[in-house]
Amino acid sequence: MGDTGDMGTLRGQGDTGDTGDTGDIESCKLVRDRVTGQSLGYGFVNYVEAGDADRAIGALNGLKLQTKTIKVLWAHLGTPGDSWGHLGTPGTPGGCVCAQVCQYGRIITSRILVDQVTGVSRGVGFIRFDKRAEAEEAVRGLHGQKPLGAAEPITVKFANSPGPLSLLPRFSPLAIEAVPTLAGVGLGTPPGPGWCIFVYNLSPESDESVLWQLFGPFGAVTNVKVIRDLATNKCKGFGFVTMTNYEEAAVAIASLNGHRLGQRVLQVSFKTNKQHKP
DNA sequence: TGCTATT
Repeated sequence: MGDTGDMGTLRGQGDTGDTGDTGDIESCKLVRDRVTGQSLGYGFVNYVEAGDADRAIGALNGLKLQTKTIKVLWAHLGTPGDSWGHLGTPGTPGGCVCAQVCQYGRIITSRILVDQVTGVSRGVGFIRFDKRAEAEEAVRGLHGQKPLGAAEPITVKFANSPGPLSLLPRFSPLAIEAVPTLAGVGLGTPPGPGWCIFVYNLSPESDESVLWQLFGPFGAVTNVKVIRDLATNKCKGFGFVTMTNYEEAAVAIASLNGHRLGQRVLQVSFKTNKQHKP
């Protein structure tokens, strides 16, 4: 364990466990606007060991995340009115901003439903747009499309009329629903512990952190790897990401494929076995 | 148009 290594982005779900390699995290919390649910651009991470928190500050303060530079410091040292850097893109973390969905309008929140017991994605997600017209456009544009690797087209429609527990009366909720059998049939069980995703067109300077940043918001990421040239140690232009849940992987692929990163346009798909090609 | 030589 020599250098800093890579960090996943702060997860907004208050989940415990290892979201990075700077030490054991007891809890973390993303602070959101009470009304809109949108990230206010800062959050808190509780480490089990104070020394780990110290190391995290040293490793992460000033870190560039995509277009932002984050500030990391002891909570009690933060001054009110201090200008915080924004954590990631508006709407993340805690929900994914999907390039493919994004083009239809401003996304307020998004989430993927997960079985509480098994942790397996239920194949259903919700995206809330700022304007109803944007949601309508998204339904028109995305319904019936088949994400890469999916056996069946996805269903995209307005969410069912809210039940008694509805928290979202003000906006235009949009449901993206995968066919229930998606994970179980056709593609079968993952080839190994998770789904391996191939990412092409990374810049030579890319490192693992960019992959964590890109894929982390979509769900459980267990591994990322940037393939480098042994001689130059520069990225060869591609890498791999392993995600636990099929639907989250499929949404990540559908969203990030064609995503512009700097001057490049990413190509993202499930990994294929490159062996026998016609 | 590219799919993993570090566990």
